[in-house]
Amino acid sequence: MSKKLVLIDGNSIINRAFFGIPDLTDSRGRHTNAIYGFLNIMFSILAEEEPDSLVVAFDVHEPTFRHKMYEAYKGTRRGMPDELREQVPLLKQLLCAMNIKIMEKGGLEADDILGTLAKRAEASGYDVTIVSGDRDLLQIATDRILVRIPKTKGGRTEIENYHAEDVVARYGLTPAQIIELKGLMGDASDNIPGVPKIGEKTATELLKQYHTIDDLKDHIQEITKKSIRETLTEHFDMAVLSKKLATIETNADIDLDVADARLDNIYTNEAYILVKELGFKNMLDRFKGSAASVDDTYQESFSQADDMTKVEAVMREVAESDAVAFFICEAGLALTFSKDRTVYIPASGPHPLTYLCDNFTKAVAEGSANIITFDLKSQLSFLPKLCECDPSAGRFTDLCIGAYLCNPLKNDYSIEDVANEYCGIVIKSASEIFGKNGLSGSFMLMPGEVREYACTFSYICHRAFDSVTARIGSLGMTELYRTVEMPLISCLYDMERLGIRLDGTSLKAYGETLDTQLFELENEIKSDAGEDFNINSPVQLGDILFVKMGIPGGKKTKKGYSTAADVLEKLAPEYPFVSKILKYRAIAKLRSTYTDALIDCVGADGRIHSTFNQTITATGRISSTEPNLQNIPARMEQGRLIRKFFVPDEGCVFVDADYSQIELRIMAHMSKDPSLIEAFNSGADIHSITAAKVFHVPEEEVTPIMRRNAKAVNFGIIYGISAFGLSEDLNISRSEAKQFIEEYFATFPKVKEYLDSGVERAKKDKYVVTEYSRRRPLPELSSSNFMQRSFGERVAMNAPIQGTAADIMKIAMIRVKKRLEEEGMKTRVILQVHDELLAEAPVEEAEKAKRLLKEEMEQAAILSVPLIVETSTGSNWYEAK
DNA sequence: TCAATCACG
DNA sequence: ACGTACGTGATTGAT
Repeated sequence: MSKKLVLIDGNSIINRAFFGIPDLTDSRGRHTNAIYGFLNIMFSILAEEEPDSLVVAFDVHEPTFRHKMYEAYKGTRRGMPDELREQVPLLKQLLCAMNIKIMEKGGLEADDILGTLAKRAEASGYDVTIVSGDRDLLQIATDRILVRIPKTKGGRTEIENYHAEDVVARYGLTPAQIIELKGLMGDASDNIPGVPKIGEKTATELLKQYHTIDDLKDHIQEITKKSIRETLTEHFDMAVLSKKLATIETNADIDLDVADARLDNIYTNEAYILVKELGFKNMLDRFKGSAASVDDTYQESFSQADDMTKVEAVMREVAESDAVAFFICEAGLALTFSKDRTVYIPASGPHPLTYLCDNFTKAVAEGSANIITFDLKSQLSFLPKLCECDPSAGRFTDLCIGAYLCNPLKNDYSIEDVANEYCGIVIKSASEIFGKNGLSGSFMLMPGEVREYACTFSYICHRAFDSVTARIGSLGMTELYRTVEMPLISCLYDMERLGIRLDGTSLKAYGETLDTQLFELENEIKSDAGEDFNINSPVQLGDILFVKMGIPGGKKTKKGYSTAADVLEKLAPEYPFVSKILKYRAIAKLRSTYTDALIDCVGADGRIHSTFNQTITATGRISSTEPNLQNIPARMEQGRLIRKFFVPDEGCVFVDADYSQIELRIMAHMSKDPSLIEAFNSGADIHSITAAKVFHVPEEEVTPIMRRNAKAVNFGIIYGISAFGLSEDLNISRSEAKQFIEEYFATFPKVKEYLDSGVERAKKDKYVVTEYSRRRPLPELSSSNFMQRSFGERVAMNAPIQGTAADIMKIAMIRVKKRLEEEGMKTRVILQVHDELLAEAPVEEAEKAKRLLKEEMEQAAILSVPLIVETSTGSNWYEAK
């Protein structure tokens, strides 16, 4: 069998990948989508072709012979966007690490390298495959040179394959004639407006008849269609030039023996590390076999404490130490005291898990060591009293939260990423080691691996401590970290542990009434439609509405019609059918998300224990999952009823406290706009005052419509105003929206100044900060893409406001917890919904709790406008709001 | 696994 | 000319 060579057009494929793959960034914020796409294409080609040799060719950024031939050629090569340009060196680095031959040469384009190598290899008996997105390469195809053109269609890649005969079948032209075709179609005249173009169809027909451009010249008068004849006559030299430019050099001076491009070991350790850094988790498996030997000498410092004497000594060591990192799980406790000393204590025999938990907690309380771990809240389920020795959490370090503060844009935070980013060490993740079972599902089966994982975890925590702490400091977030984020962990842990009681029986009954309504609506809708279809399927529904029923105005979305509520609401007044859909949707939503699903979350104690995540949002808010208790219906009465089933414990009531207009107040404070500050000081309804000022009427004359518009503008300002967004929201024209905005800024000029200067500063810094120095990086502001850049500008306006509100709420939560403990009260905060706290209070404490919440929340920040908290009590969440 | 939708602030 | 409001999470259907 003959040998096989694969040649990849590096620039062309990375370009395809860049535009075909959605934006993707690694943990350092580097763009990686083009590299990812390139690798995917390369791996699938390698799997199919199983070549002996592989070469990837790149263009070099210096003039090629084509530039010398033709000045205007420069304009035909468009520069790459920055987000792509920065990926090229990374890709090359990775290919080098994989021992893949890269070819580039000044004065040549990748095409010429491919052409030359292909012909040369063919002559020495190779089968050759060329991979490129550029159809110019088709001219190289023979029966032994296959040209493969990947096309990304709707997310997945299809590859078109061309041997010489396939070119003939597809174009009716031989590969050599492809050059003639390009010539006639006039690549060179691309950017010369005066030159009319000949299309592919016409050019193909001409070539079928006359074979080449030269032959065509002799028969130019035979062409019947006048316009074509004239174009050709007049610009014939251009066609000749274009042909020359399109001709791929197959005899370039390249110093490479194909035998030197033999594929050998591409899955190297070095490549594994790079792929890991790039965050391509699903590709790691390929490299895994080689990963075992990656930098693991530190493991020699791990030891084990088995007998009681040793264990007791280790606990004393904790109490006497300056800094201890730890990791605890069902199987045991790992402790790191220095980079040379990591001790593992298995939970067994005389020192079972409870012993370890109790004695570690005690040792920590006795001493004054810095206690370091990663994701402290999850460790607290083993050590619920760990933080009690230091309520201000000054001694504790959570590297997960530290890493989040340093870069809040990541999708997740893991110990292996910290190891990589802060220590330059590659370690395996829990899922790589333990697979689907996870660590907690494997501690009986794989004790050795669990021990090693626990020690590595603890070791990395200790080793990363200094650099994470230093990074937080250099970004100016030490105080935020120490006084806000760390103490907050206990607040969130308490909310999770306490949970909220749900009257599941009553909610179930409510769910069943929804079922009845749903059943009736479903039947009506289907009979109106005249056919059975899935109302929950936007695709099917869109088809019924906008095709079958012929309702006009259907648009939006990449794939088909939009059936989103804002679209349907516009149609509802005219089409009762559409109203029914909306009704159905509302009820279906309640049914699927807020009845049975919620009941399934109730624990053995009759309460729902949500998870409050501190490292999710880009702005500093917390989020709630499994279930999400921050999006329980409130705006619509029918949904709001769900809140009646959230009830306090026996003998308790709910106390609800929420900030009034906290974001607008923060904006007033930060912008120092005197009119807005005065508006808040007057104490009246802010949207009405805004309306009065913006529309120049006395406050008594503000109509509900004026108030609604002003309210929408207020929201728009906070979101990073745009006329389009406001017009969509208010269903008005863009110019009207623009007028509203201009009026608003005329009324509150300092607000405009504040937003403008904020954006300007952000463009320089590439980040924004809150009043408490929380930082949000804004890589979007460097984007060459208008849309992404605009997004960055809106975020630059919104993030300091939303983020400052989040900071203040966090401070309030810490203050409230502290006060409740000082006062020896039993009242506990059990929910946070961004600007609202819900507390469960014994009936007799309710009034005191109300005052306490209001006081601590209002005093959490001193702004240049009053910070107002409204409180109420109730025997369920519905009543307490 | 992704896109569309909709619940909240 | 581009094509949009800011921040989340859960469910569903289509792939």
